[in-house]
Amino acid sequence: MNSDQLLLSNQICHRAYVLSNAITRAYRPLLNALDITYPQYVVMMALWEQDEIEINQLLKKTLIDAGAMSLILKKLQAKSLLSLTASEADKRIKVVVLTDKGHNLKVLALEIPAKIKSCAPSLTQAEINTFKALADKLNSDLLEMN
Amino acid sequence: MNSDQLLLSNQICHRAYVLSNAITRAYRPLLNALDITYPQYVVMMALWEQDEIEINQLLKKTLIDAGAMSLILKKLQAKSLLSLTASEADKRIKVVVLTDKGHNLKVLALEIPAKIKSCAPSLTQAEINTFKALADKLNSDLLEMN
DNA sequence: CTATTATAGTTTGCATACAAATTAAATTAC
DNA sequence: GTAATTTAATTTGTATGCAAACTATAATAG
Repeated sequence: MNSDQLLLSNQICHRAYVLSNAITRAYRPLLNALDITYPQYVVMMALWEQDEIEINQLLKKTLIDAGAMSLILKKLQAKSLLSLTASEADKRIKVVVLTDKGHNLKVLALEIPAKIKSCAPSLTQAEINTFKALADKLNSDLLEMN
Repeated sequence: MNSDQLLLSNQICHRAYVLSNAITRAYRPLLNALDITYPQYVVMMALWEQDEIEINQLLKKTLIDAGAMSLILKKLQAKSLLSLTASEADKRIKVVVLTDKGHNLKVLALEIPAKIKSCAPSLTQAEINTFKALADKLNSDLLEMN
């Protein structure tokens, strides 16, 4: 076994770890203006895409942990961005619905993607697409492990 | 402003977020055998690469947050994997030194990279290299923001 | 030489990430 | 039709990630 494989510079994992933290850090000042955190923003993006969705579906869409999601939804509800209502047909199920305030927040959010893109000036659009495709491939491999 | 840019499927950030979590999840069962967490593993890899290093340097190498590093080092010390000694020349500086146990743990760790690689069977070596290069480019862009 | 500033680490408070235990409701088994 | 199982979501405990405040020591200024 080659010891080189334990070098930090050879690790995909460390790159992904650093990248994920760096991205969250880049979003923070922009999201502060909306008074939400990055995971909360992920939930809001999912809801702007599809409103009146079951928590269950929201979990699949965002791949956020269920325990974390409970707290995140509680906080977004406390900020009056969404409401939670139990389904009549199946009382175990809760449906998430955006409030007007939650809908309107999207207007502010629309400014964000362009600002974020400017944080990575040295990547071409083709490189960004390649990166997305490879990340998807990796994610789909890793998802199948479970 | 195009609303499509807020779609989760168009976000690099969400991919990186999901990927980082998925990778940490993939490592967890392997690292449980070593009785360390993923960030603790990053610190150990850095130390296997260069022992007797100042905390300061360890921070630059791993890009772990200083506050988090304090706790991580405390835990690794509690597990007798390393020791911390104040520098004589400058009492502010602390030097991290692996114990024998810390050194020996590397033998078990050497098994990990191959096992992790098998978690991503659908990526070719070329694709892995491309991914690393693009992640580095992104990280270096994001690093310059601060 | 004393006051100011800078540096190295630690501590604190908040927000996840996640496994495991728990609660409540619905479904299946027999 | 009741027990056992499954499903949906919450709660709990541990380990970060991070900003901000804080402590201790060192270097600089005047």
